[in-house]
Amino acid sequence: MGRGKVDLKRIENPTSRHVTFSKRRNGILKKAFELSILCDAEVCLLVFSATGKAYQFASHDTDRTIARYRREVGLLGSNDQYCRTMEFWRNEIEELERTIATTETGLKHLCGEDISTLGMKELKQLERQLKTGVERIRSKKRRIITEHINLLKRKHRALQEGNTRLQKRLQELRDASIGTGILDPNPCNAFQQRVVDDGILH
Amino acid sequence: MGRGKVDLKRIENPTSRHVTFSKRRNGILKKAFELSILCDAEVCLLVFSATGKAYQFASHDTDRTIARYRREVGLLGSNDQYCRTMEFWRNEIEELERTIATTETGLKHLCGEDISTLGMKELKQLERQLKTGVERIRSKKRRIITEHINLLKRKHRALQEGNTRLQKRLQELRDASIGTGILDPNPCNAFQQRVVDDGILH
DNA sequence: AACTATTGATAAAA
DNA sequence: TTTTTATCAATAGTT
Repeated sequence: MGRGKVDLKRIENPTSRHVTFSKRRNGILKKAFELSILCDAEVCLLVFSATGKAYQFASHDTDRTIARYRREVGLLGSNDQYCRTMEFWRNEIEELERTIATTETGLKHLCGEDISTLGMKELKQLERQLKTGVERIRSKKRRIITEHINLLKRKHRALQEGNTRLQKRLQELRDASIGTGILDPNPCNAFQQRVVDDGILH
Repeated sequence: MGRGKVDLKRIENPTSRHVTFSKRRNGILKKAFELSILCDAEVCLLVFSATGKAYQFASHDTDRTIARYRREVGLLGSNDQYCRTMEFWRNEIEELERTIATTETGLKHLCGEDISTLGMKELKQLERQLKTGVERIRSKKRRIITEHINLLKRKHRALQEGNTRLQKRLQELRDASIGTGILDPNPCNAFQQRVVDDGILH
């Protein structure tokens, strides 16, 4: 239906996929409603979008229909609700554990561990990946150092200016009090700069 | 769709109702399937005919989808054993998910991704880790290459020995049949070595 | 179950 | 998202 046929596979264009989801979701919810009315059927439809948003239709009551499903369909094969729940959770956990295993293997490979089974091709790819990583990290380090140096330069400049101002002021005071003997004749050395190193480079 | 509009109310004619149920049930099951494929959605459809027969479609797993529905939609504040068991499993899963997040972060960092929040210290450590990894991988590569070269050398030596043996034998035959004119007077060039390259270095 | 005339759903565009 | 419009798909009534 529409301006052209569409083949049965995930729509890759995200906008188009969302629009289609919106329309077809409304469509199937309407169909579910019509089926329940026209044919006196008990219908429950649960839909989760790819982004996780939930939609539902239930002709009677969602929980009631689910319970009925469990009674009529769930009794085939395994004899215990508990067992199936257990199995469900075990599957979920196994899937997560598989993900962890995969990720950790990747991590170890990048650290040069457990690479005894790898072939030349994989090793080359790993090396390329590592080189990219090193380069990115060095680049980031350079940026941090540059920023730090610039900060120090600014501080340095500010201190220099302050120093100059103070010297000037001292000179003025000295000029104004020549012969009174109040001031030290050579006070310039009293001001020493100190650049604070906060340790970021170590 | 069809030869005429239909009112949205229970079809009174039983035959007609059953036929319509059969057609529309297939239709909506197809729609559910298409929605899940086209839009990458999680869909679960439960249908009970007026006579009690059950039909269902689930893009992923009926129990999984129902569980998800219960979590996201059915925010039941019930407090029974079921809930505590749920909570237990949920905790298990959350812990695994935390592990995955941590590991994946580490993996990304090693690839030089998502490092904008890292400080100098972490960056240095990362770089050291990467250098170690690169060194180990290079070492492994060297070992593979060395082994391969040794293999080739052994093959080479074996071929040379075979060649020598054959030449000696030929010479013997020639010596034994001088003047008969049976053998080519210069057969040495008939044996050429060929080292097979199995492509491991490419 | 198979056949079509019709209505319904929706893809593309706005 | 919603509307519009051109097309394709579903299906009501019939055989």
